[in-house]
Amino acid sequence: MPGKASVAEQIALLEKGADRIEPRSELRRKVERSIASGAPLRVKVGFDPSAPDLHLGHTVVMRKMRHFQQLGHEVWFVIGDFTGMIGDPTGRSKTRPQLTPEQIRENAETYKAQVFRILDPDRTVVAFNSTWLSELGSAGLIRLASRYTVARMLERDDFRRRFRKEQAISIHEFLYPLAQAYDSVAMKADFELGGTDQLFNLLVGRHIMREYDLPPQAVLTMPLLMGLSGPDKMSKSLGNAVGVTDPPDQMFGRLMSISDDRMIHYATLLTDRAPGEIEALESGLADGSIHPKRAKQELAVSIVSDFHSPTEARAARDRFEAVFARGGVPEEMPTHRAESPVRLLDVLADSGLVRSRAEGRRLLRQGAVWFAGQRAPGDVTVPVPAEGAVLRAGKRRFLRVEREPPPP
RNA sequence: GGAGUGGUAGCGAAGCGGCCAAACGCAGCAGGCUGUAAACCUGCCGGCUUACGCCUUCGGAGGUUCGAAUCCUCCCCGCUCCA
Repeated sequence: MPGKASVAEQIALLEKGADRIEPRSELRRKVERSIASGAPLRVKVGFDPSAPDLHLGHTVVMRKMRHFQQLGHEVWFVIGDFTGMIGDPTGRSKTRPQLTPEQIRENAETYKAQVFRILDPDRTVVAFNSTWLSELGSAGLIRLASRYTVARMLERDDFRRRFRKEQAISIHEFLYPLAQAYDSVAMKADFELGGTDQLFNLLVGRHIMREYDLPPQAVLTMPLLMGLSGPDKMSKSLGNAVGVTDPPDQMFGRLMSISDDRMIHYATLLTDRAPGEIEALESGLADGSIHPKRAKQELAVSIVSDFHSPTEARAARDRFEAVFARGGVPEEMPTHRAESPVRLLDVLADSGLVRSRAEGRRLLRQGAVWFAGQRAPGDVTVPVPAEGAVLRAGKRRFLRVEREPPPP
């Protein structure tokens, strides 16, 4: 049952932050019809079960899903277990390993645990697309494939680029958008959401639904979230991501490392601040009336609060200030035992603080290692105080070294 | 099936018998400057070694050579054209 929000209110919330809505006119039409009939809109979002660790980039679309939920609509969280079994070789040379049903079930559970930090479980339908796609059979698949052309497939940007660059494109990759489109057919979706990079796939859904004599879904894309640094989107494999299950301290620290310029982007996509508030922040930063660090801390507290509690978020901020702004050390860090005169290189390597002894040497040579408050002049052997001491490598690697009692 | 062309470090991309652990760019790490910012400057960026140096890398397996990422043979894979 849709909420009591008016058409205008609904549209305002739904289009906030959206990159594209295609076609725009259908957003209004669908919302009006939903209010008139009392039937909630059925909103679909698909997720790939092969990488179960969600990061903030995924939450951008999830926040939009929640907006739909807040208005009383019905969100379908479609786990692509069937498409996942085919394996998606987007990377080029490496085909993704096929997932076993057990792995998929596990990943699905992991998903749910993470997803419901944002979504309302009572208004979310979790579905597996193997339910209808394995029913389809080869004949059905061929029928489905006959509804689309190679030329139109090659309109997709990454296909076209790879085709031009003479890189491999496997036939089954063409099946991907088609299978995803069939999801929309099977569940009679009114709306499909996704990141900007999904626009093509979502539009294939529209086309295929018409082919199956269904009213085509409208599509809504959200901008891709930029990573913590660099020009790329947030991605686990690029190491510029914040995981939704990251502990508060880590989440806070990583969020503070974004550049000032990127703050607006994050505030827009990762908070529910109204457009006016965002503009105020932007102009405040521009004319210097808002201190960028303070603004960034507020933003980080707000984001961390969504995944943990406001209390934990504020505690993370305070610890961050203590450690980095005031040069202290973290309250908690891994511990390593060592016999008293100890070679720093050995501690670095044995404790796993560095990946290899060569890296340890490099850090020592560059003056990046501190022991017991003293900068190490190089690869030296030092006594371990009876009460232990803190070893620091670089800015954020800390280790408590405790003295190992000498062997009897 | 035939004829070409290509497979180089996390990615992109040079090298095409010794000076190659392999240019350059990006990403990463560190130092400086700071607000743990960003930008910028500097250094590092396969492994082992205090160090001279040693060991393993250029799709895979063999071979030629004093010496191979570079030449030869076979195999695997991408791409192009022909069929």
